[in-house]
Amino acid sequence: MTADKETVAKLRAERFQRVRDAHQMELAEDYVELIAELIDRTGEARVVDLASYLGVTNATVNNTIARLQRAGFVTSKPYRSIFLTEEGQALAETSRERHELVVHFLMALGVDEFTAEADAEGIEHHVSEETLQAFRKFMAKKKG
Amino acid sequence: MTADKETVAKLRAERFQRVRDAHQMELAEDYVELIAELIDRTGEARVVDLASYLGVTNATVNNTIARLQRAGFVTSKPYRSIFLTEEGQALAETSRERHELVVHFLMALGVDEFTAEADAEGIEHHVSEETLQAFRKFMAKKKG
DNA sequence: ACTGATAGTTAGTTTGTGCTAAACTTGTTG
DNA sequence: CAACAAGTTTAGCACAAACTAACTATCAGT
Ligand SMILES: [Mn+2]
Ligand SMILES: [Mn+2]
Ligand SMILES: [Mn+2]
Ligand SMILES: [Mn+2]
Repeated sequence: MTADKETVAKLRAERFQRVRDAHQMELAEDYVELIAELIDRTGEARVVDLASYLGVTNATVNNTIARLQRAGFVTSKPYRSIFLTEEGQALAETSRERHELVVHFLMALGVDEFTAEADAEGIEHHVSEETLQAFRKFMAKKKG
Repeated sequence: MTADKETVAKLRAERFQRVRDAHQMELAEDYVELIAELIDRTGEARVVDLASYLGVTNATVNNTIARLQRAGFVTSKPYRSIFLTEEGQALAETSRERHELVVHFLMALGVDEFTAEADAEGIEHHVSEETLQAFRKFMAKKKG
């Protein structure tokens, strides 16, 4: 009853495809999350600030913002600061929540805050809803 | 004593840079891990098999193998199957161990095997040694 | 030994993500 | 109000990772 080779391969291939898809969304998620944070904290999201927080050049931010605008997550007009669309705000909000959850989970496991923040920045894009639920359950049990 | 804006930005930027670096290594890790597995199970690693397990075309595998050869992880000769260098074998081994650890950890947390395997495929590339240690500790406590 | 099926390669394209350098706006301030 | 600094945009480059389509090599079975 062990599945044949083709079926095994197809299953594996779907996993890799899912990771590639997650990477497609990854930049969008980190950008909108950061844009929301900057607007919240300073009133506006500027290209220079995004660039310095992301560790890339202004030109790179510009390119990416253009793509995110095409994708419907942000709006921007020449020489003006950047805003989130409804869709962008929704994505920012769920990304922020998931980010925090991953950080808190890692810290509950005993990882120090600095490392938790660093690892979460990558991990957050690859956790399914089921795994997030397991994270929540662990933290609830710990506290309770 | 709250750090100034530039310092905060620099810290954040380093985190994002680390994620970008991890993504650079990601394909290499998944490829050598799979090549090692195929050699182990079937005696050789062929382009078609890699392609079907990864869910990409033969042409894509070919390109990537060329790049991995340039990077020193594999050797390949035209129309012959693919081999790992010493360095490639070492990377395959550490990648395999880390992959398994992440899967087992997620399952120990209560995530089902299917989801654990799927999530691990992405997560594995973003866990620091410290976080892996926390995973090990959790599993030891659970068992003990 | 041929030949057809299977496997591998090559060429050319697309998209994403980064870079530098140069040009251009905007807004402040002397 | 003119000059300057700060910020933004554009142009042009490079590389990785995917694709399709066309070509070439290998190897088993007749
Ligand atoms: Mn995040
Ligand atoms: Mn992130
Ligand atoms: Mn990733
Ligand atoms: Mn992986």
